[in-house]
Amino acid sequence: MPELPEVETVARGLRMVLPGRRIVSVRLGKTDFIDDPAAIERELPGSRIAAVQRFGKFLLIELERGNNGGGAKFSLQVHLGMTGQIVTCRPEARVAPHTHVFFALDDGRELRYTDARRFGRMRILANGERESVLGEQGLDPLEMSEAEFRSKISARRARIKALFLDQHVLRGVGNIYTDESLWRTRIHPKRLGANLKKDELRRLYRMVRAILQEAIRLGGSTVSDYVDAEGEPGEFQLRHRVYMREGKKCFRCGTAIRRAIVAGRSSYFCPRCQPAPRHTNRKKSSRSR
DNA sequence: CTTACGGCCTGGGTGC
DNA sequence: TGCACCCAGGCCGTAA
Repeated sequence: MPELPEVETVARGLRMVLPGRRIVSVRLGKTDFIDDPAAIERELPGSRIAAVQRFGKFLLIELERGNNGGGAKFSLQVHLGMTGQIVTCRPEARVAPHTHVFFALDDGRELRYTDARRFGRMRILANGERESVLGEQGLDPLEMSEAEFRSKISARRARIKALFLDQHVLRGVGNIYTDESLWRTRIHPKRLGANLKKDELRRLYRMVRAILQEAIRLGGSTVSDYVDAEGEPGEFQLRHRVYMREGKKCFRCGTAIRRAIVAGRSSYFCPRCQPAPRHTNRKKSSRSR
């Protein structure tokens, strides 16, 4: 599942080969994950790739229109969803199943998008749309200050798990890195943001950043489909301490790791290291009044 | 307004 | 061999 480290790894890989290339032609398969397929077919051929950026879990391929020099700028925004893969290869390379987008490049190579579930998204972002679309996103975990992080979290009474998954709070963090960060800081996923102690927030701040950076260094986590821009899997899954370890022993205390649905997502935690909050869902108290 | 939750999209894996 | 079911992330509608 591509989260920040995976998308960052893909972006770095693409950055090695794409900038300066021109898109010669576009071929599309299924298009139900593309906002406006006709616009892709119309706008991209002849455009030049200026840069590749990551913004949260979004990949932004910065483009300039065909006219030589000074063409209008726009972006191709790609979200990999759960199973999205974007790789460059030679055009004669075997086409993986569920490959739906082919960009022929002017160096004879091909950029392909493969996505079995098609939970990914692809759209053209006009220069003027950038701010409104990207401006709604939360803090970049690698750039935020501790003070920004603490004020953002402690202002909320939602569960810390929900806050971490909310891209309007932190951009780029998903299920894996949330559970890993909470286990390592011994914080239960159902704790409310506003109830976290200053020291807990400090540890969480440091931990999520350290984990994301280590995961980037290891090329991300490959749990099922994720591969980088060269088609290679990541290695951070070997460092996972709780994610997908239901029933296995906690690396710290040996207690069986539990799985519970929190914020609508599978959440893995150690019931001993990460004590549950007192009353999560206050029901109408039968006593009093 | 904030939060919680269920449903929807698709298809690979699992278990009977 | 078949097949029903679960589940993944993001988004949206609804309810409290």
